[in-house]
Amino acid sequence: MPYTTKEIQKIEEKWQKIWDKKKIFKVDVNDKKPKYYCLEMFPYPSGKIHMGHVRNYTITDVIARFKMMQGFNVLHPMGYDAFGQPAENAAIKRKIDPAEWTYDCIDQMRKGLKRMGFSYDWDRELATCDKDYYKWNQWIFIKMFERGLAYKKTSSVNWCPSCETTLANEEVLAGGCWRCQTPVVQKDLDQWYLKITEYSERLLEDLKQLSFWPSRVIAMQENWIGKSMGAEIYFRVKDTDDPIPVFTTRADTIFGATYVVLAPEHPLVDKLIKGVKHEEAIRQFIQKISNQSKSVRISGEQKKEGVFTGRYAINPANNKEIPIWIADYVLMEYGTGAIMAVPTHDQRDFLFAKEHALPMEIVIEDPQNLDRKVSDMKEAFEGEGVLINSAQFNGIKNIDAIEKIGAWFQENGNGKMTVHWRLRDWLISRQRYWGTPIPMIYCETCGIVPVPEKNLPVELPPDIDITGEGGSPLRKCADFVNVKCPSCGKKATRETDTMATFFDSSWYYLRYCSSKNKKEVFDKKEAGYWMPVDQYVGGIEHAILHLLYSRFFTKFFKDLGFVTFDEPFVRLLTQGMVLKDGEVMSKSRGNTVDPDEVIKNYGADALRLCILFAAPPEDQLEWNDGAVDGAWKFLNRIWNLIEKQYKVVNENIAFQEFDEDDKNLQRECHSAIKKITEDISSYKFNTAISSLMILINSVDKYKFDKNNVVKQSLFNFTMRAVILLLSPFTPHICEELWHKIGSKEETIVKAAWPTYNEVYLKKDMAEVVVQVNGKLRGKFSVAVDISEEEIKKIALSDEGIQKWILDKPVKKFIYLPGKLVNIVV
RNA sequence: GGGCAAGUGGUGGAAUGGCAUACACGCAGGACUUAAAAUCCUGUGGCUGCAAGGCCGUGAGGGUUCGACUCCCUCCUUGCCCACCA
Repeated sequence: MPYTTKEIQKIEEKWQKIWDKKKIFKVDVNDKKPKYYCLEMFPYPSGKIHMGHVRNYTITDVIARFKMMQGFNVLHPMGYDAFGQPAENAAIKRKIDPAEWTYDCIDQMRKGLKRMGFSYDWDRELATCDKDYYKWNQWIFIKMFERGLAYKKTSSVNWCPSCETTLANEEVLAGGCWRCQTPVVQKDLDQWYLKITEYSERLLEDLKQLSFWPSRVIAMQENWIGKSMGAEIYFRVKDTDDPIPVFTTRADTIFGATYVVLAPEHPLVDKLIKGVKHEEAIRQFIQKISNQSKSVRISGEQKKEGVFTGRYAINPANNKEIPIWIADYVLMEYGTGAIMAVPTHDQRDFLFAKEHALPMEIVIEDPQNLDRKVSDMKEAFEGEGVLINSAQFNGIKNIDAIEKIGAWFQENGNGKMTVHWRLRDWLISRQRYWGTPIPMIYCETCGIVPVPEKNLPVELPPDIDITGEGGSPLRKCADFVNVKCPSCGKKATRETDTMATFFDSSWYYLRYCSSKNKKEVFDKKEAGYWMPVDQYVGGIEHAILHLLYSRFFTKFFKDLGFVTFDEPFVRLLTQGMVLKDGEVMSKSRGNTVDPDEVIKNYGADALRLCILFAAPPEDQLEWNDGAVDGAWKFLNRIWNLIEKQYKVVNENIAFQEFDEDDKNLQRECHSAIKKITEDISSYKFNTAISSLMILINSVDKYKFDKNNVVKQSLFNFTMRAVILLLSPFTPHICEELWHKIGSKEETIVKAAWPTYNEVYLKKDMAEVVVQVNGKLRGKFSVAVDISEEEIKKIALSDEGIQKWILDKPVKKFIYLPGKLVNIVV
């Protein structure tokens, strides 16, 4: 029976059915085995699986199967991140129910995943749009509400007046709505937030525990959390004495602060400008800025604009009067919404001061340019130096002055040392239908009342008319909106916004531990056994949001007493993207390759092998059709070797009867076992596969003799190892061959991973490379345990080497046993 | 502007500071075949040479070392992330 396209389909589908029917990958808590939780980021079900999924899930599957064969109790679950906008868009466009559309997509997706032969425990499958799942979203939300971690606040957000909805910054394109191009405005809205900032310190500190995460993900999270140590200094408004706290990381430059700038939204602005000469013009300026969308304002491209308020502040360092300005480059969301401007030592302030002819004073001496004058400056001096024009702090190094001046202010009450975070609270309200309803009720007498636990879930009403015209679709559904207040029984209304879908995906890995649990968010005991996740695999695009939110949720569950650990994911592997013709494969670019087509022609095994062999998992992968062909050829060679040469024999291999050729093959087999085990453990799948290819090349060259029992059994031994070693990569063909050669286990996954014997790795002879002055000049085959003296004699007397040494004296002789000689002359 | 990666044959990519280019793709030649496909074998960094061989060669330049793709410094290029962040 040849390994043809038709046969491949038959074999692969046969084993997929058997694995499914016998529930080979179903696992339960088992204290007798070490556990291993292997997880991939669950997909958004938008239709068929694509190459990105194939790559992500193949990597994870290799790890899972490898660990299974090594005797671990492996949890490897799959589910769907099923709420979200695409379902709603499909509903608008095609007039179908988002639920129907989503469950259709899930069916397609499941089919695709099963056709790849992934080792999932399908009994744990979940979809976040199942009410059994989102019920617990609501439960978690209420727990957070009870602890003050979920709260409502009015804040300025991007708003599309035509669609009547809030937009994320990413949804604003060139100042307009991504859907209708209407200019986006800022609007104050009352929205639900999660107080992730309460966990800033822990989220930052615990990054230190994540020594098996890629350093760049750690760096991105650090940046995002953005802890900055500095000082808050109180400037005061002249005459009224109103304080203007400013945040600065450069307290050392305080004596050079020659003006103060407030954000246009700063609460003090209104009071300050009341009655000043140009009040109307200033108000117009503020109006103009506030009409700009955040993304335009933050772009940093445009020129910095500002106006003078006509008022002055007192610099607490030297009691000088300095003007107060309003400018668009100061943001209310960061720091205190006000800055002290030091144009001589901050480039942004410098440009602004030049533009508006504001005063400057040099307070740090540039060691390269001691007598610099303000009039000579072409740009701010941001380097290190010694303080000048700074009263009692003159002569101190500026880096030391940061702390000293901060302490001085702390003492005299003009400021304090403080920490600022870049991390903002998380806005989770969405004016959408296809998401988890926020389980809150508004009552005129009782205020905001959470839905009692016994009434959860608050179900999404079906048959809602989704028009896409904006606003929460749920608010048009009277049956949904009107309720009795759970507290006083009077008429009340429900919250009609739904949760951002990142909420759903922040804890699904905990739910997998007991995904069918009806009583609790998850079973503490089962989560205690399986968690934390030992290996998480997914795209780098989730480096910040999803991973940060999941870490936040885990810490919250720890505080609730549900888990005992701080971090959910011990190891993280971020797989690279799949490219075609140098660009990321994507539907919008139209450069996708359909995995189904490849499977149809070559099978899932060849696809898996080719994608693993083409590049290390973290690197980008350039898709190449020819590579699948190569993978298939390799599998075919193995198939043919077994078909033609494998024959069961009873005799055990007797080492004494081995000739040199046998010993070589045995050594190569054991060294391949060693190398492949090490490579898979460190996720170097491409080199693991190349080692298998090298071993097969050796088997091809091996002087096989079907009438020689010793050679037959050595061949058998080697091929058994090959099948086992290859099985995590290409499980179907290996399962088939494993049974073809008469193995007893019901599945190869239950066979033990092969081990090597150190004894067989040893060589008698070694090839030693000889260099003269670091250049390769010869090679010798010598006994491995040859002494330095002996090799020196051999090397120096060799003619080929001699001609490079001649009569020059040997200055140094370096010998790496069994490897290399370097003669320095 | 800040941070993090990465730069090696025609291509994807290998190399605990020790033989640069493993393995594979592609290409060329050969065997088998009436022929083709498939399969198998051989060759395949550049320059030079009939050959043996020699010289050069891992983005550029410097340094450390007996020895550098690998470590250090400077620069260039590309990719990703963050950013009017005070």
